[in-house]
Amino acid sequence: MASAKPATRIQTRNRDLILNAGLDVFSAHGFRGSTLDQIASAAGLSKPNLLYYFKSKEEIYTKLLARLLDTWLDPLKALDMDGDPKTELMAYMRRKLALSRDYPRESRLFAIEILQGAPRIKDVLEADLKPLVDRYARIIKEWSDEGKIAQVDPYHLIFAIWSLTQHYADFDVQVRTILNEDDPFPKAEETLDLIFERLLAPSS
Amino acid sequence: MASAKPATRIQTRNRDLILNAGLDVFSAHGFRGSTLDQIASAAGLSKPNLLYYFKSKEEIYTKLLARLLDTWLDPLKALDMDGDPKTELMAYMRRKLALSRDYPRESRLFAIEILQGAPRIKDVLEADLKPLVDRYARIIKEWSDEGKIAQVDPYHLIFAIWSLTQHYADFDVQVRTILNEDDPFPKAEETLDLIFERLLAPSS
DNA sequence: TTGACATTTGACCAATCGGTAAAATCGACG
DNA sequence: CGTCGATTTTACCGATTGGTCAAATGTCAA
Repeated sequence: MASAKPATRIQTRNRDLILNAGLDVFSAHGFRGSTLDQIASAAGLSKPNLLYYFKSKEEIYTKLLARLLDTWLDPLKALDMDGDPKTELMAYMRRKLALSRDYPRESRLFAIEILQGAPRIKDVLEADLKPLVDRYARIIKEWSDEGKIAQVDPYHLIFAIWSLTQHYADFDVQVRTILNEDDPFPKAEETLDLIFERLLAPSS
Repeated sequence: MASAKPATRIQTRNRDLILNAGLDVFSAHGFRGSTLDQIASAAGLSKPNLLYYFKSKEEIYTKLLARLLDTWLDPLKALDMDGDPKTELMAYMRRKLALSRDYPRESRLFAIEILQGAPRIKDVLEADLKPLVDRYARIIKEWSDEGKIAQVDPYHLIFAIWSLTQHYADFDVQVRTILNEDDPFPKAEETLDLIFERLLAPSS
């Protein structure tokens, strides 16, 4: 429908600047807590100039959420149902932890959206996330039934991976206040390794 | 300094109404995302009437955070350093999970505040939470060194308990979207029991 | 250079927000 | 009943916000 206009170098550069600034601001203050002026200033542009590239504050936010969901679900899709169960799940956990370390803003933005009832992505969760999780939960259940890993509810196992890994991005301030370390992730990975090593081992 | 005025029945009733409404609204939309009109309407009072009992929006929010922190740290303080290590830690985990089930709004309010950089309670975390965690981390480390539980970093063990339990309150929408159950907590407790049973067992 | 189009800016607006002031109403007690 | 303080409401204010518009400026190809 929409005529595919070529997209200038300036266009792609500024759109990128805006989205990056928006990620900074939205992930720190939530949707309503952020202002267009903040985003504009963070992007080094004027407010009306922002609205030349995105027609509303909501459009920036929605665009960010959409981009984020892809990044977020990739590690799960990379789970190989033909690989060694424990190895695969440990690798998934480590990929999620790496995501928390490398994309903390995305993690926090997602967390804020969910915390506030996911008003803008509830249907996406229903339509995309749920079927995806269902599929992999079934695989994990098979592994569990076949005795290749411990008998654990596959859904709550996934929740455990999510919560333990995302905690280090979402509660970063708290973690760093309590620990006095620059980088809590090495010790975190060590601990999560231990947790899932022990959890996943099939009962004798 | 302040003369201790008796506090009317009406006063205590309305203050309670306001704080309860404030908890509803703030935990759903964060500080900046909430308006005095929303809170007033949720409390069944007029906006100027709200400000008759609390002199600002911030005062309501701060009061809620202060109340919440007490509730939140109680389970940790109830940890008995003379009890059986694994039993005590399992009991602490279950108390935290119960808190998530029974006080989800408090959990979410705390999560939102931390997510946004804890601008209003960073010093409280530093002054109150950190020493408290330090004390109990030392106890856990002793248990660990004496071989009474597994060798696991005490701080990250505590983080694991926090993240796994609070996840069910903070990400409630996501959990309920993926599961189709009314009450995810029974299965959650079962899974968390398994996780910590296996994690805490001393290595042979 | 010039013309056409893309980009940027400054001035502005209506709505919403937190908060105030003063008048009106309520309620307990002598 | 009447009164005095506690409570509630009505009307309002200044600041901030998301967004608009027209004019100004930049860019690039012919």
